[in-house]
Amino acid sequence: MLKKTPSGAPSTDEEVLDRLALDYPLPRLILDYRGLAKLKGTYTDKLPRMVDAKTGRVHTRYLQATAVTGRLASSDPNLQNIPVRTAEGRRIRACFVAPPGHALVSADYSQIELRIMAHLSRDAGLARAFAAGEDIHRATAAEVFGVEPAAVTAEQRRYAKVINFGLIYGMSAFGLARELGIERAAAQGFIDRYFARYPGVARFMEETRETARERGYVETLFGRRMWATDIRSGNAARRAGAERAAINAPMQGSAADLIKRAMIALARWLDEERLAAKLILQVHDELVLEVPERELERVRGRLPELMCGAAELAVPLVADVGVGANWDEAH
DNA sequence: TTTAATGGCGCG
DNA sequence: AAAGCGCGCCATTAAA
Repeated sequence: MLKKTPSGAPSTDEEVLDRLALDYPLPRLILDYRGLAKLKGTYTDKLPRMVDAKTGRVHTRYLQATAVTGRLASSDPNLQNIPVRTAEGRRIRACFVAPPGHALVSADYSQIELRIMAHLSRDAGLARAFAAGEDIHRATAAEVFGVEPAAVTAEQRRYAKVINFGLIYGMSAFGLARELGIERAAAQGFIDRYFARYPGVARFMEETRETARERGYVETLFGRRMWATDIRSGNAARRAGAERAAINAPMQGSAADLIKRAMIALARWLDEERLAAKLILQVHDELVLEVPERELERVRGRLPELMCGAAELAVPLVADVGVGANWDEAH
């Protein structure tokens, strides 16, 4: 048995079956089946049944007071988890199409949570890398491995990417080791080197833990509070979980604030300019609009500017924009 | 038929 | 003792 579920039963999740697939043929078949069954059961079978008879469209609900970090949540159906990571999944995404005479325009923030971390921590090295427009995972790899950015290998960049994401989530050396398939001591070494190179980030992490412990809450960029329940729990595991949530909350929560400001700015602009383009989806760091052909160039130009102008941070904001006949093409 | 718990997995 | 944040929804199982 490689892993247990919270209730103590043997786990058969993807991580476990992936490892078993190295020694046996069956686990891979189960994983393939599960992947296809997920797509069929959640999307292919369900979404066509949810088309509204009046409009001929699928309409999601956006829950504004559900996620503790201030994100929106989408339900009935959830349109914030439409597949994108596999070729089969993207065929489902491609089913979201613009009407005749229109196109879909999608814009998403680049590395928004890491940029917010750079802003909140005021770390000089991280801010410099973003200001220079560097590939942030490559830049991190160069720092951690002590080589020139141009000399970073694909594996070193992959390691740095896992480290960068792990930081946002409060990952430990244990988790990093498991994710990278390396010894825990080696993982701890990478973390130590990261914090030595980005001392502002180390300070920010520690200050966030202290703030959560002393005040019982942490705040976003715009002062919205998120309560850190369990932060003083006598149960060490609960306390550690609360600390990870408190580390993540300012970044995820500030990103949520930013895109909401962008949505408000967008609504005002569309109104002022008398444009027929419509905002139809928000997916945490992405906005999707349905745009008449004649408005395409204006929207494509202005949308990323509005998103990047949602706040003045210590680092530049970047939004990538795409256009297409369907959501997969636009993404 | 509905509700709840569980394990799992789609997304950012 | 656990080990990576935030969601919603699926199938399965058991019980109301």
